[in-house]
Formats: sequence, structure tokens, C-alpha cells
Amino acid sequence: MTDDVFAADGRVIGTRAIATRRRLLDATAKLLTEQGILDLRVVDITRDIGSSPATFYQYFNDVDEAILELAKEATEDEKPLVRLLQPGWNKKTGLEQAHDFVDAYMVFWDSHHAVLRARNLKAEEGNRHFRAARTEANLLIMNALAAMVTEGVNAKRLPDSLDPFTTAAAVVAMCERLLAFQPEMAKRGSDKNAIRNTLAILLYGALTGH
Amino acid sequence: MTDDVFAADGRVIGTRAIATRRRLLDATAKLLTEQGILDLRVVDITRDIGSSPATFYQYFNDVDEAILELAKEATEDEKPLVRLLQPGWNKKTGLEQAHDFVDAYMVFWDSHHAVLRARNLKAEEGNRHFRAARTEANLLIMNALAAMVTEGVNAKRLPDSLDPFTTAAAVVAMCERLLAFQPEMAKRGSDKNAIRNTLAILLYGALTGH
DNA sequence: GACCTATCTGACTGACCGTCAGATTTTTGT
DNA sequence: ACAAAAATCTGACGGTCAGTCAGATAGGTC
Repeated sequence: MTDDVFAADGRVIGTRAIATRRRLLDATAKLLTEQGILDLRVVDITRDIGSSPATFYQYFNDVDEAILELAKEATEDEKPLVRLLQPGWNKKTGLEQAHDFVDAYMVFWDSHHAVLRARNLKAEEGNRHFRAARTEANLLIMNALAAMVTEGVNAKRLPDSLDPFTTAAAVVAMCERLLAFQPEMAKRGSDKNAIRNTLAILLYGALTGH
Repeated sequence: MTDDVFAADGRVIGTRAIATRRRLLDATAKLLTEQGILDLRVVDITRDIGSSPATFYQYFNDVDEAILELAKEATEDEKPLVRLLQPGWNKKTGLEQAHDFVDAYMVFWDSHHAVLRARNLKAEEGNRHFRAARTEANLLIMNALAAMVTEGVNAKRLPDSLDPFTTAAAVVAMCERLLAFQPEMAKRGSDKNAIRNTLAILLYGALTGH
């Protein structure tokens, strides 16, 4: 029962409809990547799957609903990252662990950046549902990061005036933003590897205090 | 001559037109703040100043052009921040200097966040003009930050594998993002002051290595 | 007051949104 | 295998907004 899929009016839908809905979601993700949220049109989405706007509204009340669902799917891919964030990064292996996390985050980002960007915009513009989605997505990661900071503070490697949760947010911010900047920074001579290294060092420093 | 103001077709305009154009820009900024870029309509902007859509298109070829101009105006307010970023932050006064910068940045952010958010979205979605605007805006600050990092690297306080420019980008990212997160984090118990302190400490650490 | 120029806008075309009634396809019952 | 019922899909429509243009209005000059 849990894996029932619903139409916009709430009724349970069958296999054909599930497939159509899925194609709509995929087309939405594709166009979001290619054209950005500002030029995303329902007509384009349905044209892309060889259908008509009316079909879209069978399954979603508006485009937001489709994007929100994509954002929730992205969140599922984010959860495994938490396993790379256990307290205990030490001088010997910590930097390498930071690298592992950065690498995993880069892969995650690359496959969902358009959807995540849309989610963050909606959240920042005050949309309740997208706020909740972002909060939920970041919660596990933020808590894991905050726990690492707390450990550093307790071990007196980090100043106790540091707020763990804010630091966690800063770390997430660095990751997201540097990856978004990437293409532009490449032009200024900072290649992907420099970004990867620098990010790992900054993470390692901010989280452990080493 | 330099302070001539132009219509959309390039002709120089007079005082009445300049005033109208200004009211359009102000209304654009206001609605951008109130409703966000996704719900920004030319009709609303012109309704707001008691005019008609045709008037808007006298002065701007599209909404982007108006937002871009607002973004450039914001950049002017950002330039003075560079003076707070001179190399030489030391153990005695450095943290306080970091606080000063964070405070100034908060004021700047508060008065322009809607426009900056729109600018960044457009830039990230690949719009050439907004990319250029963002790059130009960040350039002075980034260079100043990068110079501080370079100083830290030279003094062996920071690892030389750290790319100064990337670090500068990370610092800007932290500032922008934490301020954007602010309302949401308040709910989780991190108040404005905690954010201010944490940001200052992180900046101080990342920039100087102390 | 007559004329000239700058500024503004009503009215229009075309595109997209979101809806709904009815057409089409699939499933069910016998 | 066939008809009836249910599920799915879509053409066509009313409403709103983008962007254009010709003509109306306001301001300045002599």
C-alpha cells in the first residue's frame, strides 16, 4: 500500500498512469537542467513526452508539485552521504575522509544540481513545502556535521564560541556554492582538482580544528 | 555625458522619463522582495506605479534588464566592503575585524538579498550578463580575500595546497548562505548573534590560519 | 496660442495556464 | 470473445500576461 502512486486529485493510479507520471517527472528534470526554472513551461514538458498539458494536470496540481517530488527523490540520494561523516576524523586519515566526502558530494551534486537549485530558490522565497523539503534533506547531514564540530569543541581543538549547527550550515554552503561556481572558476584558473582539494582542507579544518 | 540615462531603444531621456524609469526600478525591487522572481510580472510592476506595461518596455527590453540594473546598483554598495578586508589580521584584532566585516556584509545583504538572489540564479542558469555582473561584483572582494589567504599561506599559517581563489569563493559562499538560512536556523535555536559569531570565527580561521 | 518633441498608453496578437467534457484505451465480468 | 465499466488521455476553451505599435497626451519654446 505504501508504494501506491496518486493522481492530482488523490486517487490511486494504475501501471499505465504510473509510467506516464514518471515520464512527466523525467521530462521535468530534463528541462529544468536544460532551460532552468524560469523558462520551465508545462507545454514543453508535455510536448517532450508527446502529450498535452491536460495530461500533466492529471498528476500534478502545478509544476511546483512535480519539482517538489523530484527534490524528495534527490534527498534519497543524499542520505548515504551521512555515512561518510562519522566523528573521529584524525590527523592520519581525516583529510582523506574529507576528500571522500567531497567526492561523493560532487557526484550527488552533479546529478541533481538543477533540481536542488530550484528547491533552494523556492525555499528561500518562502515556499513552505520547499522549506520543509530542504530542511529534511539537510537535517541528517547537518546533524552529522554538527556532531563532528561538537566533538572538536569538546576536545578543545575548536573554540567553544563556535555554534555547531551554524558551522554545519556553513560547510554545506561551501560545498554547494563551490560546485555551483565551478564552471566560472575554471575560467579563472582554479580547476576541478583545486576546488576538490581546497574544499577538503577547509572542511577538515572547520570540522576538526586540526 | 556619463550620467545620461537611456531608453530601451538607446535614445537619451529627459528628467520626467528618468523619474518614471526610477519608479519602475524601485517597484521592480519591491516586488522582487515581496513575491520573488518567479511571480514577478511586468503588469504588476506597472500597476504598482499606476502605469501600463507599454511604459515599462519604453525603458527596458525585458524584466531581466531591470533586474540587471538593480544588481549593478547593489554592486556599488558592495565595493566599500573591500576596505574591511586588508591583509594583516592578527591575533589581537583579527577576530574583531572579522566581526566588522560580517556586520557590514549583513547590512549589505539585508538591503539587497532579493536582487542578489535573482542575480545568482540567473548567473547559475547560464545567463551571460548576470554571470558578468556577479563576477564583477565578487571580483574585488574575492581578490581581497584571496590576498589575505595568500598572506596566510606565505606565513606558513595555512597549508600551501589551499587555492586562495577557491578559498575566497568559499568564504563568500558561507556569508551569503548563512544569511539566507538565517530565518530557518532561528527556528532551530541558532540566533542572529550565534550566526554572526560563528561566521566571524570561521572567516578568521579560513583567512588567517590562526 | 501654435508648434514641436518627449512621454505615455489603449488596444491588439500570440503564448501559456489550468479546466472540463468527451474520446480513447484498458480492464473486468460473463 | 464480447460488452460494459473503469481508467486514462486530450482537444478545445476562457483567462492572464508578454511584448508591440499607432496614436493620444503632456511639456517646453517661441
